[in-house]
Amino acid sequence: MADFSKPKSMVDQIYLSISKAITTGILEPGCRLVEQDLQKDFGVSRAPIREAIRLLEADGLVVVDAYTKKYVRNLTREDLTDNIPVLACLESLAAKLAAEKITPEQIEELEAINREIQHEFTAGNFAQCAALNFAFHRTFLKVADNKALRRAIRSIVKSTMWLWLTTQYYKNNTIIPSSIAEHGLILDAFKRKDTHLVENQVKEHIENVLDRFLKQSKFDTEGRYQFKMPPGHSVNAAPDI
Amino acid sequence: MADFSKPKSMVDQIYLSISKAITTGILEPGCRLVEQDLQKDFGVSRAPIREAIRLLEADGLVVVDAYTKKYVRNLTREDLTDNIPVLACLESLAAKLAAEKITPEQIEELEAINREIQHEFTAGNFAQCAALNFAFHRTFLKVADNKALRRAIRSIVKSTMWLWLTTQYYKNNTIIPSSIAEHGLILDAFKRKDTHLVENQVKEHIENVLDRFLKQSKFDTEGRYQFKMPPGHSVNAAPDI
DNA sequence: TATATTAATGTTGTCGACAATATGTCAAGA
DNA sequence: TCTTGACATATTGTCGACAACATTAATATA
Repeated sequence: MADFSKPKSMVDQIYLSISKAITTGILEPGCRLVEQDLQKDFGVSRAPIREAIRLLEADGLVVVDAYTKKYVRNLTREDLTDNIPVLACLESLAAKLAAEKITPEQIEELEAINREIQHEFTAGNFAQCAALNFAFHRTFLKVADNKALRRAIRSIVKSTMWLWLTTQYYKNNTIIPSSIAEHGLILDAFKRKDTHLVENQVKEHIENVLDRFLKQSKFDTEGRYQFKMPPGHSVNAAPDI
Repeated sequence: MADFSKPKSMVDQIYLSISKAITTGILEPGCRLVEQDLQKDFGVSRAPIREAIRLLEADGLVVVDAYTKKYVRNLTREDLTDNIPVLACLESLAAKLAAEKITPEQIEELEAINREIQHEFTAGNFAQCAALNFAFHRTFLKVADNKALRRAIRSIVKSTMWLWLTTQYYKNNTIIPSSIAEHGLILDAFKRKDTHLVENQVKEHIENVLDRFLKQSKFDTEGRYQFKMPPGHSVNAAPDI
């Protein structure tokens, strides 16, 4: 059957566009979002722009100051440390649920992804590594097959992980090799069908990844993340909020 | 210092009103939300109404069909079963974090709430019991002091617990006494400073509460929850939300 | 009577305009 | 030079209107 999926609504398109611009670092944290400017960019009136911004606000990607001006949210160290145990807890639940029903084929799928990460890393293609990393976690989240869990995890990933994404991919660091090794441990536990071990390995993996990220990241005296624009992106000076 | 908190914006007020109407059962699941009607109810134009509905949509309280009509979401059995392990996982994380830093005064606060639940139950005031139940959990969530965790739990409670609330408070069932007893076990574990035990007691408590709820609830053949309007509420009216 | 066609209605998506408020500029006076 | 106030500008909040589309009712035709 052909795919007759509806064309996305204006609001959805705007939402996705801005969302992507933020999560890829094109729009810097602290950058203002002015409805009139966006209106021109998208060639529509302000109504759909405003609705899209409301959704971004609900996602935590956009914040509003006391005078109702809108800015791209800038994460603080506290935001990240708060999220560590929550994401670790949810991902390990996903792993536990997945472990109870994962098939050999699905384990092979995970292994293939992990090999691909290794491959892209040696090729120096770090952006691709980050993407595949997400794919790895999405895969066993899919096996877990729990909508509420997916929603909860996506919410956290969406509101915080983009930072990790925008910085990791232009730094040749040690995060990726460590991740690959830890994925290997997780896969071993899956193969042994040791649910408890899977749970713990995933929990530790998430904690490690975020801890490593925190250690190599710069925050200012107020705890705000010091954003560095990836090469190849224009910088539009942004007021600090 | 006086409280100069700004008056809430129109959108916030509308959002809160409709939100409350849904979570308390004044607006039934499956009920349509028509912008023109809401416009009249609130005496404003459609723009702020639409923005508020977008937020409700992001919360999962409102769904949109293929023809972009809006309805109050109706939960299915699957929604609830999916949410059980997630909420149990998050609440037990909250309990764990709280156990590490809770003070005797805060434990006393929790005990006071639990005694109050008992008191309201014997007085037959079940609605109040439900509210105090939420207060109990909110209290140690506050002690845990983790914004990300609060956000995640609130999201789940908001999108699903309203149902639990609306039904529990007009039924004289066994849920409340069991909850009170389990709260007692949790309090004992807090007093012993046994973090691990606290974690497990809370996890079991949440699982039990939701399981008991599922058992006494009616679902149609499609798995949709069979809504029953609490007494004292008119069915279609609603506007005073 | 059943079905196809057309008209009327209901509802959402989008637009442009105006009002309200905050911010920035600049000249006059101390 | 520094403050003060008036004015211009920037930005958001809200409104009413229209277009687009789906739904229902009414009508005509077999």
